[in-house]
Amino acid sequence: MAQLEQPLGRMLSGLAKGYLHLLRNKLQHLDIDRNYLALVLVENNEGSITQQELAVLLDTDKVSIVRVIDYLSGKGYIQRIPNTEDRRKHSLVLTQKAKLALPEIKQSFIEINEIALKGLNHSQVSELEQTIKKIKSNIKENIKIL
Amino acid sequence: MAQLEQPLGRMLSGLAKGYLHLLRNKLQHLDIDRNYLALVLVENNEGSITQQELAVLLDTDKVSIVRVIDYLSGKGYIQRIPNTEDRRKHSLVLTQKAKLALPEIKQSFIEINEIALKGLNHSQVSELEQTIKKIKSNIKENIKIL
DNA sequence: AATAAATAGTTAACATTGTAAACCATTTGC
DNA sequence: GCAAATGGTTTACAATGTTAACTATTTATT
Repeated sequence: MAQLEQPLGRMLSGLAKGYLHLLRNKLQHLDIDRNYLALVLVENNEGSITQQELAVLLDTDKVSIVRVIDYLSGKGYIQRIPNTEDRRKHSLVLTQKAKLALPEIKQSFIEINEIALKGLNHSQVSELEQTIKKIKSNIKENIKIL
Repeated sequence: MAQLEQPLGRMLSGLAKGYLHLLRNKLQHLDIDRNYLALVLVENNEGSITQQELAVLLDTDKVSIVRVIDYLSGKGYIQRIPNTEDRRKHSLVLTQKAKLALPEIKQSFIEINEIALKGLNHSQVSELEQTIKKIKSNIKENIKIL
């Protein structure tokens, strides 16, 4: 088994931190500085997504989602609409403001990826993706075991 | 430029989170649940490292280090020794308790790496390492520019 | 139909983490 | 000798993760 020079966890969290830093910077003219991905996910499921479903997509819990939606609706990007079929649920819908901002948000995702992956060829990127998937499943497997 | 299926930042932070989860779990019988790497770094520079130097190694700031050392010394793993040459500085030294725990901590680092990288061959791991380095430098470069 | 159990969402509490500003003591540069 | 820089500490605040308790509603059970 090969050894890494630096602790893997630290390398990864450092990368993730830098990535978010760039993203925030690119979108700093918006009046939100987080939860961009939540907006994209709501868009992908417009009208039919609930907070619970969003929690699953974001791999978090419903309590955190309440904060996310409080933030995004406080900023005027999302509205909670009572679901008539199941009155426990809220359907999340984008405001006009969010719809206007979303193309740029998605474009920024693409651009940050391009920046981060600059100088890597196609096979290196797909290799990276495969490796990350493998590591993720290795970790998940082990967390399950304990 | 190749596209990733999922946002890179989220993939990376998810991995880092899982990694730390495993590490904590493996070392849960210790009475500390974080800052393991700080201990290892102090050991590597035993007697000669200051808080400021540790901050650089951990890529953080001196305020955070105060908290780290407060925690580790509160748990009896580290002592602050006034530096006689420069009386602003504190030299960080490991207690006996830390010295006894460190072999296991370092071994856990290795084991978690093995778990995370299981099923990957040597060239895949070194490829991953190269790719991560490249991404890190790409991001750093861009943060500098802004 | 009545009741128990599960689900969706909210609220509150608490610890951790990141960040910035102000401050003290000491050392360095001019 | 004095200004500026450095090492460390304290305080404050916002963001995040986690847990427990709670309301309202729906589903399952008897």
